[in-house]
Amino acid sequence: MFPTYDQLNLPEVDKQILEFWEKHDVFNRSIEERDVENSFVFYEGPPSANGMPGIHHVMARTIKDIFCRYQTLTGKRVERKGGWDTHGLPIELKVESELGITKEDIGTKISVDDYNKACKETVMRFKGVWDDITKKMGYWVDLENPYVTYEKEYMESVWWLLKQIYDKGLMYKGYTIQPYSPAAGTGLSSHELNMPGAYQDVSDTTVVAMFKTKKEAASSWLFSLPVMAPPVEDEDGGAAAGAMGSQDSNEVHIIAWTTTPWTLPSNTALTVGPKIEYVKVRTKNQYTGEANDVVLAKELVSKWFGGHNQPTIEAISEPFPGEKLVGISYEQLLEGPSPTDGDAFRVIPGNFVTTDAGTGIVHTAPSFGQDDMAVGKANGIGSLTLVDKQGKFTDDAGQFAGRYVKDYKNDPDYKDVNVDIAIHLKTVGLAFNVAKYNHSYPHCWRTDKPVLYYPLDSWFIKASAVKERMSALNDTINWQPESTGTGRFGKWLENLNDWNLSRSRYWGIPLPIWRSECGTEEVCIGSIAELQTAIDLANKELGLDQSVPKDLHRPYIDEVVLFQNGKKLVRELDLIDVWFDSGSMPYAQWHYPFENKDKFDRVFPADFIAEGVDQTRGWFYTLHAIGTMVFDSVAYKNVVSNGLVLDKNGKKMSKRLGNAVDPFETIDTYGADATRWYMISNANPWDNLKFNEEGIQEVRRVFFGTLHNTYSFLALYANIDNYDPADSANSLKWKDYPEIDRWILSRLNTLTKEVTALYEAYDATPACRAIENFVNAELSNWYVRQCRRRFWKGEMTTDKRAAYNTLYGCLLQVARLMSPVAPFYAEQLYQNLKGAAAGASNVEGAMANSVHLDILPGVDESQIDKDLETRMSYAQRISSLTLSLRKADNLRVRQPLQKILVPATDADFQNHVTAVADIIKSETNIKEVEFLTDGDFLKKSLKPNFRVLGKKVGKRMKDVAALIGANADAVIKGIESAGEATLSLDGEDLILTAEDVLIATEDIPGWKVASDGEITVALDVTVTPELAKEGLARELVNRIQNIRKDLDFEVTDRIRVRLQGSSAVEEAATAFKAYISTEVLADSLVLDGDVDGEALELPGEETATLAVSRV
RNA sequence: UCCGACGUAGCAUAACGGUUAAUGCACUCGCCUGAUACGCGAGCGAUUAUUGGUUCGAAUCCAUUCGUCGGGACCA
Repeated sequence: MFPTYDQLNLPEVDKQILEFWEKHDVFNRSIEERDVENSFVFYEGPPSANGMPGIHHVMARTIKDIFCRYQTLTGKRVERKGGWDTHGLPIELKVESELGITKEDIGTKISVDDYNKACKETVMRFKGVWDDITKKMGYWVDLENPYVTYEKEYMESVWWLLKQIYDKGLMYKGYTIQPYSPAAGTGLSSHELNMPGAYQDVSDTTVVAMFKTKKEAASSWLFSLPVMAPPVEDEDGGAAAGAMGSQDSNEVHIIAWTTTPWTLPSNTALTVGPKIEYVKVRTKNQYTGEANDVVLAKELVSKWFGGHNQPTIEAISEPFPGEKLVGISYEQLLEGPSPTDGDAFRVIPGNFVTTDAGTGIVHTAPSFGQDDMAVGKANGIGSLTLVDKQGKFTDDAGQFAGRYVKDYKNDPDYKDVNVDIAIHLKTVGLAFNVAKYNHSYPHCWRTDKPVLYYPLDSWFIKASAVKERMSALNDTINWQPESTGTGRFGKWLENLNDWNLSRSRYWGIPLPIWRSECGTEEVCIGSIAELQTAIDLANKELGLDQSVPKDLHRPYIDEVVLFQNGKKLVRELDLIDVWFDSGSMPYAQWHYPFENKDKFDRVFPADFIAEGVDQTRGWFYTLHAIGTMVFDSVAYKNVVSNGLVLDKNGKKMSKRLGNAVDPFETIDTYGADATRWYMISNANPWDNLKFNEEGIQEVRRVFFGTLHNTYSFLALYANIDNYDPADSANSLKWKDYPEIDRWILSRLNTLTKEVTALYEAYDATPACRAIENFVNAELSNWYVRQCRRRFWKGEMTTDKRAAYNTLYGCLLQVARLMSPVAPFYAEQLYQNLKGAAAGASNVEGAMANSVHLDILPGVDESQIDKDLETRMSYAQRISSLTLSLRKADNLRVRQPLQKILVPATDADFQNHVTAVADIIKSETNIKEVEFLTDGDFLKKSLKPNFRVLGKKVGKRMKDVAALIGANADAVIKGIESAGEATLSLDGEDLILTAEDVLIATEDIPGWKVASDGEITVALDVTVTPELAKEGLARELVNRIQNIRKDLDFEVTDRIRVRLQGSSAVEEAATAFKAYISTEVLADSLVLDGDVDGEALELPGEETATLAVSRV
């Protein structure tokens, strides 16, 4: 028996199938039953379980699931180890907020040990919820044995990888400028800086400081550079040059703007744009009134001079390029030390300089800016770091020593040192301008104090040294979409910077590097065994009693002291960037190389990975970088990066806006399959998805509803007929299948071919759409509709068996094809179909079948018949045209009509249509299809085929089109009689063949016609009395069927009918008694002058009263 | 500010540089139903975001501006 259902309930299907999968261990079997040697390798990017899963996770995981299930369906073994990302900043922050502590408290109010314990507990807090959504959405991944990045084995593999990189000379320790929060005592990641609210509008004291140039060989030209009075606009609006009044400068000051005056004591250079034009301006200092010659960018002169409360220009020089200033030395602005690590106090070039703000000259303090650092280094400039990590000036900072550069302590008596610096500069005549300035500046999101950029020691991976290799390997990766690989990822690789690996934090994998205090001795540990050996040596040399800590996290590992070449080594306190953790998963998930060495060859690299596009510079990169550096290999061969899931208005989902979609609610309401199908079929995964519940409803109704009804149709009649797909009586020869069966089977095989190719290409969206189209338009709406009668008429004939076999086979294959995307419903459908076969009547046996254990049968090319597909499309189009003609004349379909006329311009077309004429006749309720072959009788139209002809004639296309239009009749005649026509264009012969033009019949004189492209149909609208009678008979059938339905009769019930009606009705009933009786399963149909039944109105003002009863 | 993606009817999506920009949903009218929460026919609805260019021909290629989103940089 085929199970039947009242209505489709997808959430209920989910429940039943989940239970089934669990009971029969289907997931494991789908892996274990496949050959190890035939593996498809998938890597699961580890989510962090410290937050709730969102609908976007359902999206990302659906993509992963689809291709893994598809590969399983083709017979591959697809192991899917789950994983958890457990380290990192978000976890630290969560712990800190829950414990009510800050980073500063770690080690004082709370021990590092306890802190890490809290992190470990927090990180898996939502594991249960994650496991739940994973299960409910039907994502198959091994949750029993996941890799966890905080586990010792995982950490050991990470150490090993790092050591490989270290041994290749790809690691170094360096100094970089990083965002740093003195108030919190920690460096900040860019992630923290980008948190909402991090950038705040503040009003800062800004200073334009004057740097006094030294008069020497390099600068003498500047002192003697002539200035002249500024142009004065004359009455005509033109400019008149002022009189020459130049005299050499006594002093020249280069002026530079800063919003952070506290960096001025640490100034070591001034940066100019080499191509930017600068001028020397003679003016008076507005604070001291002294004569003053200053240098700034020409474009910015008007910004600082001539306005309200601004100095006036007394004279100005011709512009000169910035590169002339390069090399000029100046006096240190504020007294203090000179740098020991390079030159200082001279003008250097930098391409980052703009004339958007300030003076076009950048005050450069390499310790406090990334650009400053870079440009300083490039020009041999040293640095001064006159601010300590608490955010106060060091003892070297002269009169400002000991003062906080910002109010980090919430000191009620805090006096802004920036203001004092400004006042001081005014006093000594080195301030050109002091003003308040509103701008947005990053703040530490937790302490709400301004961040400062500070030089911090870091460990780097020299990724830039292998960027060519990374690019080359990247070229072999199949990116979906391609543009992410070549563009976002590829371009980024080309301009790759070194990877800043270290993080000054507590909860993460410690850097396995130990160093002597002087930095001359250094060791990188690559395994626990190595650590053991090193510890043994240190114990011996230093007389200690250390052992390898049970937990490799801080603080235990920090206590380990090593020994090398007579020196004591202590661990570098930093942790490894958590991105390195996740990039290590191909190896660390198997504890490679300490275990699973054999297995590793089989599971590296991955055939397929998928994540959100935001992982491009995250996981996609770290996998690629480690794979390249350690194994000189890609880590993955195919990668799908999906876009964002937005709300239905295209806004980002966020808890704050309340527009976040709860994945549990969605799946509970609509079922996992409708949700998955919607997300994949609606838009390509890499385009952003505007998530709209109405879309899911549509999918549920239109696709799943139709499919379910198609199945129910089969089930209804198959159960009546006891159809058994496994019965040998049903095994038929190909010749037993009629045209329509062959057609749908041809389409089915074509579909299989298309869908398979699309899945192979990691392109699921068109695959879904193709399946949808097949189910809706072809299987349900055409095949089943055409074949209804075959299922319910009479007893089991060969034709009926063929219909059952065909529909059954289509549904079974659809179940397989859709199973990667809609694993639940596909499973139910498959089991219902398989379970109905004899021999599967034992329920356990039937249920043990699973579509996910099946192997997709290959395409049967012999069943693909393109010619047949063409024929059927003619049938559909002609039917559609005929129905449209009926509509125009208000001739309802139940009214039979005599014939349609179809002009046939060639024999091929006529043969094609003849083959499907029966289908057209039954679909449109007409009796004959007649062909018109008399060419002269038809009116034809001619259009050039632009695509073909355009290639041939190129730019003369327009003329050719006009020419063809003017000679339409001749061309048609020529092509129809001789196969070609010759036109003359500019004295040249132009030969047109049949493919160069499109000929269509447009009209049949004297008939009402409709046309669609090259097909034209005319309908004979004459209703003869005989036809009218038949029409009435069909009306009666329709009414009686409705009554049967209203009375809830079974479709097999026999009935008796008594009828009373107008004379036309009674005549029709008499004439078509046999027909009516067969149609409605009536044992008797009698005319009765006194019927007590339902009174009905029929078309043409006819009436009838009907009484129907069961036999 | 830089880099990238995207912008087609009320909504969601199509359209190897080629004829009148297609399909589904929604809406209106009609029809069909012995499977259907289906379907069929007709209608409604688009300056293909903008401006310019290349081309015989542009939704498609190039450039521009605007908008949405993402990634990065910077705020001296």
